[in-house]
Formats: sequence, C-alpha cells, structure tokens
Amino acid sequence: MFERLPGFRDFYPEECAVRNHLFRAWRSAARRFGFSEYDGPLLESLELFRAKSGDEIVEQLFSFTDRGGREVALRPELTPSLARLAGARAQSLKKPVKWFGIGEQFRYERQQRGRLRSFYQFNADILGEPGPAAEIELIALLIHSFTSFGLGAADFAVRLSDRDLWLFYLRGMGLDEEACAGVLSVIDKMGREPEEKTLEKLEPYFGEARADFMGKIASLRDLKSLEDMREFLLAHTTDGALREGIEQRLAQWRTLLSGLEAMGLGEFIRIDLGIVRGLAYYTGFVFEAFDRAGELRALAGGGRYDHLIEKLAGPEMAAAGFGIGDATLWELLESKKLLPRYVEAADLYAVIEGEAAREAAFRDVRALREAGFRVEYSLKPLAFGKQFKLAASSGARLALIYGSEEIANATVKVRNLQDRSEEAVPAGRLAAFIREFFSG
RNA sequence: GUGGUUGUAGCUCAGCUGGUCAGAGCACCGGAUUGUGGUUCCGGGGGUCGCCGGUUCAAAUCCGGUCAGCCACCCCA
Repeated sequence: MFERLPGFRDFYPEECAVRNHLFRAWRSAARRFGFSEYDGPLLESLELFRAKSGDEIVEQLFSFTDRGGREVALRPELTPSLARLAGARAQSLKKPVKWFGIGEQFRYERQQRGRLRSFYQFNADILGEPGPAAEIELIALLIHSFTSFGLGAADFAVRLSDRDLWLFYLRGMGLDEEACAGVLSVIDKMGREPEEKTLEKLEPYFGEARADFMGKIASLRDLKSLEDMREFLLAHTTDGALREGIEQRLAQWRTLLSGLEAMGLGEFIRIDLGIVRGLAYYTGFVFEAFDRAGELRALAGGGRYDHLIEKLAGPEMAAAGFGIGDATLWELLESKKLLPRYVEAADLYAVIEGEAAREAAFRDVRALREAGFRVEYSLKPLAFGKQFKLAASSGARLALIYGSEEIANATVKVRNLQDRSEEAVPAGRLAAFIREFFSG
C-alpha cells in the first residue's frame, strides 16, 4: 500500500486537535499584542528564496519547473513572502507594521527528531521600527506564546545576543567585514564541536594567535552581565570610534533589558553572546528560546534583519522577528504533560426506537443542532440497550429518548447520563429545557 | 549527502541457539441484551513478521541489498 512520504506527518483527529490547540494559542497571543495575521502562497518563485539565502538553499527546497516553465519552490520559511508583501506596500503601510503568520513550510533535508520536511511555524515580525522597542515587543510575545501553554521559567528561557557587539569587538581585532562574518559562523558552532576543529577554522583569520583569540572569544561568550561585557569590550578595544559604538550599543541593551524587566520577564532572559545564529542576514540583536533541560533543539529563534526587505523588495525597512516551530514545542508540551486531553464529546445523544420515532427525533435533532448543540444518534437502528451504551460512550451529558410511549404522549424523555435522573418533557418545550440545562 | 542502530496486528510488545512461530494485551466489530449505561462474559475480523533476494529439507529467526524510523555528522532560513 501507499506510505507516507518521509518527513511528513499524518494528522489523525487526536493530532489535529493538538495542532489546532497550538494554532489557537498562537493566534490568541499575537492578537493580544496587536499583531495582524497575514499569509502568502505556499508556492513562490525559486528566485525569491535564492535571493534571500543564496544558491546553497536550492539543495534544500522542494522545487520544480511548472508547466509554464517557471522555476518554483514550496516555501521553506515565511519571511521571504513577508518581505515581498510588506515591501510591495511599504509606502502605504502604517508603521510600525506588526504582522504574524502561521503556515506550513517545507525543507528537503534528512529528517530527525524535531526536524521534519513539513512543519508549521508561528512567525511574528515588526517592520519599520529600528530601535529596541521592537525587540521588547517581540521577545515579550515570544515568552507569552510559551507561558500561555502553561510553561514557566523552569521550563524554558530566552538567550539574548547581539551581532553588532561582536562586530565592534572583531573590528577592533582588525578583521574586515568578510572575516567578521566568517568568525561569527565559527562562534555559532563553538559549543558544539571539538576545540581542535574550532582552532583549525580560526587559523585563516588569526594565524598563530588563534589559540589566544579562541580564549578571548570563549570568555566573551561566558559574560553574563552588561557591566562585565562593557568592561571586557572596552579593555580589548582601542579605536575611539569603535569604543563610542560599543557604548551606544550597550545603551540599547539597557533599554531592551529594562523594558523586559519592567514587564516582569527578567527571569526568562539569559545574556548569552554564544548565540549568533548562522544566518548572515541578521544585523543586531538575535535571540533563541530553548528548553531548560537542554534535551531538545531550539524552540524558537529570531532577531533583527534590517536590510532584508530592501534586498528582496526594494524599499528600506527596518525589521525584526521570530519564528516558533510546532515540532519541538509539541514535544516539550507533551513531556511536561501540558497537552490537554481532547475529548470529542457530544452534548446530546438521541436514543430512537424504530422507524416510527425517527421522524420526531430527526426534527428535534436538526432544531437542536441549529441551536448550537452537538447532537448525535445511532446511524443504524439498534436495540435500546445498545443505544444507551453508545450514548454513554459518546460523552453526552443528556440522552433524548424517543420510544413508542414518548411518541404517543408527544413528549421526549430526557435522561441525565451522569446522575441517571429522567424527566418527561413536552415536545414543544424541549429546546427551552435543553438550553436551560446547559446554561445552568 | 555520510556513518551507526532499529523494523512482528491500528497501538504496546512476546516469540531462547532456524523445526505448530504467527501470538498476548489494548483498540475495533458482533453476541449475551427488542425500554435504560462505560463493568462482565462469549465470539469475530485484522499481520505474505517493512520489502526484495540468498543460504537451508526448513527462515520472523542466518546473510546481502533496499525502503522507512531513530541517533550523530552536514545543514539549520
């Protein structure tokens, strides 16, 4: 028989319920922060993604040539579409633009736990706000997105870092722009690979002095407070303009941290300059959410990308944003027992005796459904005893009994399936009776 | 893309060194039960043991390949 494609998931009702739960919480969080929902097409021009990420990305896309000869690809992320949409209306959009999107994305790569070929992401972005006020909102939303599921500071934290600060430092070391980018990508991997390998990669930039630099980089990565960062950076930077830049940058840090502190979110934040994110297009603050137990891959990632919209769509527009994937969050919530048990329960179950009673029953079934109740009944005629079993297992609170006696008396017997009490209700009063029961 | 590891019913698994080894529990369906319940009892459907090939008198079991899952690497938008 046919099998599921590797890296894709089936969503049976139980899984669909979980997915809906995630989406519902994300939407609710984003709305509270004043974000508006957008979406773009699943399929975009291959060139859009190539323009954003370079040629290497093509290897990791589901792409093909369509019947019109266009090179197209399933979106591997939402940001390029966002840039296209926002860029096209950049002049007329009221700033700041606060948008969020929830969408399925596709990446052609070998799957692993928490990493699939198709997944969903919640993305939130603020466009047109160059200062740390945007990061405050975004990080607050990111944290709220997790706490609204019941996760707390014991479960996850947000690591905060800054590529600008690194650039000031590396420039002070005499590196040019290209070398800085190279060293940043080495720093990104530092914690995850053996020292020898790191040293090897630093060789082209620092030559004989590479071990010394690796030590310095390691100490910078370990700094946990603004004061320590300032002291270290100023001690290792002599150029006046760079020193001035560092001071200004630290002022932005203070704004960001005091804003988050004032919102009561300080306990979720960790300063960690080891986070630089592999991507070259990030330009300032970058951050990552991770589980405190350190067992899963990153829960979310984001940062500032001030030049991307200009690159993809023309207009200059400051931008920052983050994305939360569904797979890792799902695992975390499951392990913390924070996924609610979804019960597909009926409100009412009609127990119907024979064809004669069906007519009266169906009339009520339809009316009650119109009134908003979830009403079920056995599709095939079954013995009363059997129907009561089904009524019980349906989770319904009330059974509506349509037997020959009730039909003859123009009543419906309403049985409370929890306390087993029964009441004969005149057919004309049924809707009112039911409404009253469920409102009380 | 590379390497390691796993693969028996929808799910969780049992099946020792090749010889009633195709099984259990749960789930599902039916009956006991034609006016009252999720319990209980009885019964039933469902698997070419991932797939293909090889060794053997005989393969779920051994060997090779392949596919898929998991882990690590690569990459991580």
